[in-house]
Amino acid sequence: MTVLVLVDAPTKADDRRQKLFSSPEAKLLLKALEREDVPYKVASLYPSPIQTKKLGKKDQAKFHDYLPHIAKKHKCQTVILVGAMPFQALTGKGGVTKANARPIEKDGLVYIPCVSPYAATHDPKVGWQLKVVAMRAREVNEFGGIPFEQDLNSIMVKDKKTIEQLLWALVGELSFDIETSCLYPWQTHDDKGNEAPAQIKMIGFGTLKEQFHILTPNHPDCPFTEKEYFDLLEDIDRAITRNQVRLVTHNGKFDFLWIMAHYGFPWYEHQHYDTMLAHYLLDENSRHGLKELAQTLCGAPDWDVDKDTKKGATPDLEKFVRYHAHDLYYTIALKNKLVKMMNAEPRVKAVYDHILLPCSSLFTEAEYDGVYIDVSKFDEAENYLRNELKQCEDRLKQWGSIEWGSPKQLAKLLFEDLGIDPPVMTEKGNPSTSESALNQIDHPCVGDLIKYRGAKQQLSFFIEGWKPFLHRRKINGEWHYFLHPSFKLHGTVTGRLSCEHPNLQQVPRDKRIRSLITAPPGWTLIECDLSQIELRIAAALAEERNMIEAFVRKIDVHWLTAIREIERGGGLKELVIDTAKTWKQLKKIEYSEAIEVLLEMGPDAAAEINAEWKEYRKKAKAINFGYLYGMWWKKFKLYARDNYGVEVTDEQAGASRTAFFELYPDYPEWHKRQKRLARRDGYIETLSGRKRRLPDAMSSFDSPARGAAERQAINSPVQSLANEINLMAALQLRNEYGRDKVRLSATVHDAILACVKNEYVGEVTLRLLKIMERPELMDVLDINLLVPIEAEGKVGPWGAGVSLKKWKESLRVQG
DNA sequence: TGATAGTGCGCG
DNA sequence: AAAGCGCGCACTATCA
Repeated sequence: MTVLVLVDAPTKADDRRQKLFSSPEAKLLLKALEREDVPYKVASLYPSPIQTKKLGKKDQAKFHDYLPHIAKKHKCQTVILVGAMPFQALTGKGGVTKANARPIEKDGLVYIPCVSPYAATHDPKVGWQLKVVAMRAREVNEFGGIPFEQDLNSIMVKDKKTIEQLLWALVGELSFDIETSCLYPWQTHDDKGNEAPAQIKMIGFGTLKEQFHILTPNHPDCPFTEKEYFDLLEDIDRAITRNQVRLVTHNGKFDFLWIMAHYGFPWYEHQHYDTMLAHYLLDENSRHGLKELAQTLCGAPDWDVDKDTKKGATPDLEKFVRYHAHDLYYTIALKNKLVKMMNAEPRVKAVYDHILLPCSSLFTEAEYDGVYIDVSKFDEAENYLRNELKQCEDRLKQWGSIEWGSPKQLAKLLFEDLGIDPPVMTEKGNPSTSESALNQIDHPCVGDLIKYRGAKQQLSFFIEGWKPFLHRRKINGEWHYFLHPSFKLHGTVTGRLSCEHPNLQQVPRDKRIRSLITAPPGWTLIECDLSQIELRIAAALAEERNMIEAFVRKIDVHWLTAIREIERGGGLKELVIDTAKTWKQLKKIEYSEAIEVLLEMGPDAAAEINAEWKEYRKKAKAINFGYLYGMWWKKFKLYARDNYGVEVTDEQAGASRTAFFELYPDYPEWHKRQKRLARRDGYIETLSGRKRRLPDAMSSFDSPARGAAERQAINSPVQSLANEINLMAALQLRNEYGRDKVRLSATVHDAILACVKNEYVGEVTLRLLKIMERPELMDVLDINLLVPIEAEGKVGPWGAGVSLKKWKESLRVQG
């Protein structure tokens, strides 16, 4: 049957119909269809050019009704909607790029949205998108509708017989999947402020042979009363527990979290396999969606449907169930495939078995518990920031009345109206108004500007930004507030976790904001972090003798770098000698001797004598990380200028880099080794066995892309392992203490935040520090480091906690 | 008008 | 030819 290619309504100014037939780009879709052997006809959405590029509401409605008529006239059942306008006519919405090649069924016709081929002039990706459209058109045309899996055996659980059938089937290995009204289990309103409660619409279990669907009372077609439904859930829960059912999921943390939040069943304890996490370890560079993976790895059809159907919000129940059945079926099919793939990589499998899969359950629990927000301080902080913002605005008024948050308006005011020379340009050549640029401007407004921005950003990030996620819960008759950030275990290419809604890992160190996060009544928040873990790991991997020695001798390496850097230039004579003299209570001391004294006393003692030392250590920290991971001296120059207002000459900057590698002479060899391995294999391995695939490193010629891959080959094994040690410790903490004593709140790359029942704070903190210094899983994964690992603990609200010792003292004082 | 890309900044 | 790595979020500019 012929497929109809329906082109944009042409405009008077820009006759796309003309272009579709004339320009080579516009012919791309037609060529793709020819290559797929799809017979087609071309038609225009509207016979004569219209006045505007945008469709008004009236036009939209007209075209919408017109669509089936065109199809009928041309005797076509499949219609390719080319460009934004026909898509908008059908759906009433924009977003054709996202909908590209995803068929939509309506009035017995199948519409295939397609991006405008004309876009190929400036976007090479479009060529591929058009090809996918052509392939989809062929499939739809051959199938006579949207293709779906033929092998499915959907069973709707609705009566005594089907309930029996389901309960009998709950043995062995089953896929598990739910459909929900939204993504956040504690949502009450949507982003437009309309009431939109979080609801589970359907839950399901499946195998390759049969797929069971249970509509919840939130769905209009649910065959059960509330009571019947919850009785059924109890029966299912008993069967899962009694039969030790092994649940297979795709991103099961999502489903299990909802089940926990809405029903309270800890089904996450039965998680047996997760296809998303498995695929993440097998290919961290690509995407991990179930549909995409099933299509590429199992040859599945594209069974995606529109959002409303997915949410169970359309009357087309059959479509909803079929969608769910595909999810259940292909979760198992995909698992079978991934198991085979992973068996070929036993070390990767060990990371999956021992870290990633257990973390899925661990973080389901952590997200369920959430982090506790001190709401009284929340209001206090909000008032403070609003006041601060107003004061800055009042003071800024004298320089002009503009939107101070707009970089464009600000740039105009500063560099045109006030005639200041722009010190920094953005990449596009506009005068920059970034903080480092402002710092270089000598004008009385900069202080207020920076303050204004800071307050405004904190307000919108942490006050306004958090509000939609605040979850209110009554405990002992009083309201308490929690955030439930979502941790993506597959969020980064290195194995770190990412965090969103909101992102807890970017909360500023500012006490006012950070200490909003604490523990609920009866519990205390603790934070334990791995001190200087990345440097320790880098030193161990590179077998860097000087850095290892520093760690063994418990010298702060940032401090070591700082002092050696100062010594090299023979600078800061007065400060060095003064500080050493005060510390040793001497009348006189030589410079070289004073340097050794400083090394010995450490940064904290030095800072007590002169606060300037803090800055020098901070600077050295940036140097350590920068040079370690391949920073070039030019960047160091910029860094010194922007952060310390120090103009360093090229020679000085170059010398600083040379000095770093003289201080730590074993790093260059390690850099070379990592590059060599990445180039030879196309990937590098972390000590745990995790792989970081870097195809760009295999390039035979030197290019920026290869350079980037090589630097990742140096950084990844370090960053990966640091995070893995942290996760291993978090897992062990969970294994050693029950939920009645300890609850994980969050991890922040090299730190663990947990709530501890008050009576156990001392014991648990000490134990956690011990665990972090040597998690048992390191032995299981056969990881040995040449450097000692050290951990540090703080007790109390986040960012405002005190050492365990001080905390115990304060308890004694209080009695 | 609304989705996408770029910038800037918070964190490790 | 260009040279720290890894994120998420708010805001603006840009394009169709």
